[in-house]
Amino acid sequence: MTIAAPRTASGTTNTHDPCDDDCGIRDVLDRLGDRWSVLVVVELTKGTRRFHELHRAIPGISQRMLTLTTRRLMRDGMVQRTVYPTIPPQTDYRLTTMGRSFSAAIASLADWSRQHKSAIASSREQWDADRPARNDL
Amino acid sequence: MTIAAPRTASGTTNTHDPCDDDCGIRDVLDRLGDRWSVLVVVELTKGTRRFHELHRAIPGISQRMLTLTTRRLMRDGMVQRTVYPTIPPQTDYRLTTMGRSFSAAIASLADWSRQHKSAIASSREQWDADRPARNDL
DNA sequence: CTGAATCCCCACGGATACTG
DNA sequence: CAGTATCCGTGGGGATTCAG
Repeated sequence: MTIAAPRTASGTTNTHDPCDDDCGIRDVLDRLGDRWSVLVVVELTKGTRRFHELHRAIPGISQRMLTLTTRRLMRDGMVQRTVYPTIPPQTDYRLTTMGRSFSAAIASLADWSRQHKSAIASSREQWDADRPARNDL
Repeated sequence: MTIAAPRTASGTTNTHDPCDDDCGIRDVLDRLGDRWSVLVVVELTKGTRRFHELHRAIPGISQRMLTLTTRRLMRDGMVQRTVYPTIPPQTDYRLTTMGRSFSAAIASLADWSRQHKSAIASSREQWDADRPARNDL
């Protein structure tokens, strides 16, 4: 997502530091935000994967985005890359200790998601049925 | 984010259904993905809030995005809105039961985020220091 | 005070072609 | 195999204005 720092420096003088609420969460949210990071992490939870293995395991991801996603996860210290200078080349991706810790954190969220999937879906249906004409959100 | 369903129907016949991994998580990820949903939910965890209270509590959010975010959260059944037809008008936002459940789920993620904030930051510094010329990711 | 409507920028990300 | 480079469409979201 690449959230630029709050630009206007909050004109209304806030009594409590907003950083108490969101600061720090941003770092994680920026990873969850893009389309692929979580999927890559989940796939790597199953074990070490090569580039094309990740590519096959994650339907729809382009080579470009797989490269960008792994790079960003490496930068955040979630993923470790090992290159074997063979011919043809081989590179292994695996979760770091922090990466596994992160995957555990999102696993609970995934559980919640599965448990409430139908409830969310029905809530949306209800909403959409009640206002068919509106094209907001 | 509005993730379109996996388009190519996985040309390479995958042995295991990719939907086992991501399906269902998407619904939640689409909420976490945007810049503001989580912040709004976290703020509402503290209690019922009026529109301008949310606006002040969440630095940087525009009126437009606050409206869109609350609407989407309402559609997902996370937030309930109460309008008092006074003059000037007053509207209260509060979490539903599912909304509170959701906030509990992301609370653990927020904890993880705070605990690893410095580790992530230092990892990024390390990365950026090692390759100053690269402008990827 | 609580929005709705409009304009518009730009970052995310897909498609494609090229390289070691 | 494992990327890199380039072009380009789409939509998320900021700024601003109008309305009840």
